Amino acid sequence: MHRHKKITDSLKNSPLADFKVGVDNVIFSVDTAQNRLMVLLVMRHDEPFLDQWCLPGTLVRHGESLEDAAYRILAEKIKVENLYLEQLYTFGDPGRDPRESPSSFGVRYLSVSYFALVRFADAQLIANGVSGIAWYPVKQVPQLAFDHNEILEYGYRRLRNKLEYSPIAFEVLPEVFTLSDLYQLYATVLGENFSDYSNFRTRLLKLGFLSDTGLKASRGAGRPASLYRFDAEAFAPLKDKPLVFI
Amino acid sequence: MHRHKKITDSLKNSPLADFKVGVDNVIFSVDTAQNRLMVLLVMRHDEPFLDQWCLPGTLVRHGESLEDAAYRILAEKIKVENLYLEQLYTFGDPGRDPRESPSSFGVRYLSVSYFALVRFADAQLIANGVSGIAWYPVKQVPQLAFDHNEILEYGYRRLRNKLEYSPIAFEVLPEVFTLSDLYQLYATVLGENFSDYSNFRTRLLKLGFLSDTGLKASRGAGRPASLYRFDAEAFAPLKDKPLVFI
DNA sequence: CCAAAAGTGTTGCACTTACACCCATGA
DNA sequence: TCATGGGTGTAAGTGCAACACTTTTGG
Repeated sequence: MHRHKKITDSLKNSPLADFKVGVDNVIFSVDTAQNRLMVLLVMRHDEPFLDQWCLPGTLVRHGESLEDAAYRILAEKIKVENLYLEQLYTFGDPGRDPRESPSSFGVRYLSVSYFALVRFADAQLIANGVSGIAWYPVKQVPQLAFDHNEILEYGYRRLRNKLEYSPIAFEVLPEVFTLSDLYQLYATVLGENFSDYSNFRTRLLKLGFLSDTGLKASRGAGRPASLYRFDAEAFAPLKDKPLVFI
Repeated sequence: MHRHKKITDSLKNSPLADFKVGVDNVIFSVDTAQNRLMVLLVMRHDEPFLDQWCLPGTLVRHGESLEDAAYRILAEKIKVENLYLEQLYTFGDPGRDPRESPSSFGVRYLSVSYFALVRFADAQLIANGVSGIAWYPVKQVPQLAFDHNEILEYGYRRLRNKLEYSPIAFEVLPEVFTLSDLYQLYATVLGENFSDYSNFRTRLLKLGFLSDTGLKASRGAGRPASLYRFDAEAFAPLKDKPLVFI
């Protein structure tokens, strides 16, 4: 409290800040083939940070809600059917954008960040001409423009939490999936040692919202796996209850 | 935060929104005497919503960070030593503030909300002249201005989660406290049936970050209670680990 | 037949729950 | 000595980790 007192006094009669509000998306996807967690990056074509990678973002338009803006970015960059999206955090410290020239009454750049998880298989990147756009393995993300590395880190933390406590995995898996598919998804995001496969299995099945379709998936060698479907109705009563998948 | 050339060009008719950014605080406190969870409300003295209660808020000033603005509101309304504060959510849908006149190129009013928990005993309300300001029991909050009931509801949910998984209770308890004090705090926020007192006791003590000061608190009849202190060092290794107090 | 992938079972340990009971104080 | 609030103990049940084992497929 006390370190803020000084700031307060010096700002007593300072003018209100003028804002430009942008939305930046941390879009994750799981490359199930290679078991890697990916994040969508785009290349900048303007100053500042010309030719550096950054998170896909946009400025909010007149009459557009923040969430709509987030969906618009997504739709401009990828074509995807299944996704999960939620607001992440708002970054708005003065000086986070170099365009805020300190000399003038420069505008402030506020970033309301959103976090999304999309299905990798049917996410089509929209590469229109010059615009660089790519999935990057989260483990190998380069230096990003602005404070976007920080935003990404924040989103990564949120993703891991969400996965542990919410059924967002099912928004991004195919309609029917095997328990290994589900396990691989969790293992990829949370790290290899999050749980024994056998125990993960029994726990998930005991929860009772995975219904066996009776179908089998035969993929090369080995015993064919049962295909399950997420049963939203059976899950409903568990909503808000603390669920643990880990 | 950046503009993609193609999009910008193709949408000349959709102007960017112009923003005023405000910070609204959901400030909670626990009235330990009456076992009630309280929230701080202030009376509006301007249109719109003249003479209605609302959350304390302010517009962000030039050069001021969002968090600083949140601290400034707090400091203007109450004098308090111990508190916990974190960003809550950003509300920015068009139409959430009636001052956005639809006819003109009205500015948008964005609210970055913060959530705080302060120590009730030493929170001095600053009532300067006309300004209505009061603690309201969360269970009896009236109709608030703007979408502030929604923000409050959101903050209430966050408070309950935080309490279950983070040691924020200790930011708001006295330096030394009894286990009943702690239990009462939890019971007040989370509801009476969150845990048996005896089991709560043993769980908390087993976690190992409450150190017995050896002192006793004698409060009227009954056996005097041991006074404990939160041991931040002993807690450090548990940081990030999923803790359950409930 | 074997290797590979899916699926089942088992066992020990730790923790949770729901209580009953004991302890120290003021009146 | 009783009421009051603080504190301890315990037995049944539940959940989880670790690991061994069985089943079903392709080659």
